[in-house]
Amino acid sequence: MTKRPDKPITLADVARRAGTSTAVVSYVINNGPRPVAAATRERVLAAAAELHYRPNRIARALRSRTTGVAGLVLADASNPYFGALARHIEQALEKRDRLTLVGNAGYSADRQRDLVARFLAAQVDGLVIVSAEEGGDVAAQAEAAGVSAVYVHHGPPDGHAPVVAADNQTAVHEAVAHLRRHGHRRIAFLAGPHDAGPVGLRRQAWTAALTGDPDAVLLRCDYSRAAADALTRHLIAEGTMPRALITATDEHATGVLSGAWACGLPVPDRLALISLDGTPESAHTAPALTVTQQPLRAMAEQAVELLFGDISRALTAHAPLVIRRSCGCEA
Amino acid sequence: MTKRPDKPITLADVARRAGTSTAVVSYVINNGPRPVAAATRERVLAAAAELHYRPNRIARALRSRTTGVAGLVLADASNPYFGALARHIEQALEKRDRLTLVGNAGYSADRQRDLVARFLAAQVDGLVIVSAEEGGDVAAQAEAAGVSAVYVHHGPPDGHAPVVAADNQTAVHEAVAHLRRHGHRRIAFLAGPHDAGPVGLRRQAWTAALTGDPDAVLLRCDYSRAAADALTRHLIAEGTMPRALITATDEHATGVLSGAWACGLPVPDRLALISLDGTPESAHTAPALTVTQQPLRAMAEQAVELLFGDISRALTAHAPLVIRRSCGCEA
DNA sequence: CTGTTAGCGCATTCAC
DNA sequence: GTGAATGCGCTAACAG
Repeated sequence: MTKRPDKPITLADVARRAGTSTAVVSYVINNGPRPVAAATRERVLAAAAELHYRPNRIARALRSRTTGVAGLVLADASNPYFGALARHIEQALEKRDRLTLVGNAGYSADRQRDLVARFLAAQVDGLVIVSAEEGGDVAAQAEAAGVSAVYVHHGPPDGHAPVVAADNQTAVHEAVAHLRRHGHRRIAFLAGPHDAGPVGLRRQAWTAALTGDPDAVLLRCDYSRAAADALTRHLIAEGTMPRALITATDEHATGVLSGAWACGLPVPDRLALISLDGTPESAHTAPALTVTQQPLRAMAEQAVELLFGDISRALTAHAPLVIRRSCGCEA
Repeated sequence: MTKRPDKPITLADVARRAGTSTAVVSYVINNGPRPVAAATRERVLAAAAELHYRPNRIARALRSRTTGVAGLVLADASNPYFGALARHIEQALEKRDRLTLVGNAGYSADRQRDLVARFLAAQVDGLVIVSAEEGGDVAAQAEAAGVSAVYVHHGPPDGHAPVVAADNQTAVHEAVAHLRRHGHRRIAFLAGPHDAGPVGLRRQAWTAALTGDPDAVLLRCDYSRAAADALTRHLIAEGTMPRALITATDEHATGVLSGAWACGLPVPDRLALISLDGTPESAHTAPALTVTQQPLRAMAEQAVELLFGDISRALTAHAPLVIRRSCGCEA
């Protein structure tokens, strides 16, 4: 006995079975826009159930010009910061009964633009863009097509679309202040390869906070554990490793921890460390990282609220200092 | 001057502008299925460019009964193992010119089933299921609707859909053998809360490999860094921490590292550790983890090959031992 | 080689 | 309260 791949049931099938028209079936399936007599309603529901009717969202989308799908463009889902954000965004979208079309743009503006074009062709109802520093104003692309877009984590300098981001300024100041309370006066900063996006802001805030120390060391490396690991080993070998360090991202911090361990440099005893993302993983490194913790879930929820809800302006989120072990506290 | 939200350009618009029929426009846009005279072709292309024509994939999908979208159901994108897998799957799908609809099912069978139903309603062309241990045979659900599905990492025991997974058996044996080479005879194992899925297989392989030591310690905790961290602290406080340990997942290993650090237990000197996932992050922990490394990219590619390509049977992938520091080697 | 036309499955307007 | 009919944008079968 071969199982015949049940050919899809349509509205018309249900209508025929229930002895009504397709219009009536549509009304009961969607609870409107017009009322249906209770008796007919029952018949329709019964017929639909018996036939295992499943509305075809594609057909519905073509007709109603709304797909119930949102696009999520990500720099890199395998980076835990973006990964956690992605999960929360997907969840928030689901709460609003939207499906999520996802794409990784890497760190290329071209790929980002291309991805957005494809999402637009797929008629997404809205776009959430979680990009790293690079990439033009793709939200403008979307708006030209009549679909709204929101940036999370980072938006282009001259963009018109709302940006949901953490308060980098305050976060950095709190980190610096805390390290000072530990008695540190030379506080280094590990940034990305160049100043741009949120990390650029963080770097600037650090510079501003350190007017007292014009010789403060600025370190730079790629956004990867491997790069931070290698840099750390290099600095330790050279004898120029700072005693207090703020890393721009948790990936950086993790790499630093790994490099320091490999060289036998104890953290926090010989290196006090604070990181600025505050991903969930930062709580379970060795040692646990003191971080400024971004409210990722709240940010995700605000983003989809901005897209499909009532609010229209983004609030920058406070990233409170979470004290653990890497700064030198006994937490 | 208000920017009028350019109302979408349709095939008909282009046809009118080019002075041809919609059919011809369709043929040049899709390069087929019928040839078009070079001259007409040029006119059409010009018209399309001037109007900034963008094909509407929804309409195309309704007509051609193929959406160019695949569904990816994930247990939890914020788990690095699944996150990395997701990224590779998305990439492989893109290579085949498919968009990715993603959803997190958590660890609930109900949510998984629901997600699959929604994807099916969205008329996905195929389904990749990266589930944890729980969840019925959702691939059967898909097949009943005529769409093919593939499991990655784990498939139900009695399932009919192909399963792309690593060779857990061999991986565990290699890990045990390596720890023995280090002189360890009591080799503990940290598994999930109960035996199921791939971790269940790993646990069994460990038991099989340790017939020489009937007293080998089996540890269990939830799949989270936090749980492994807490368990480790508890065991150390109790004085029952093993000297050699294989963890079922990298999340477990990371938690163990964190807990051990917090209690001042040196790894690898007082605890030799090998983990079994081999996520990219395992290379930059403190200390770096010795792992059996699953070929995530290859697995992802095989999965989409299975869905949309020629091959029809899944090969289980070898997860080679990657020696780093946590086992006690000087790597 | 090109034009005309009939639906894909559904929501909705118009008649009743 | 209900049914018939129209069309969303596109592809493909059918004419020329």
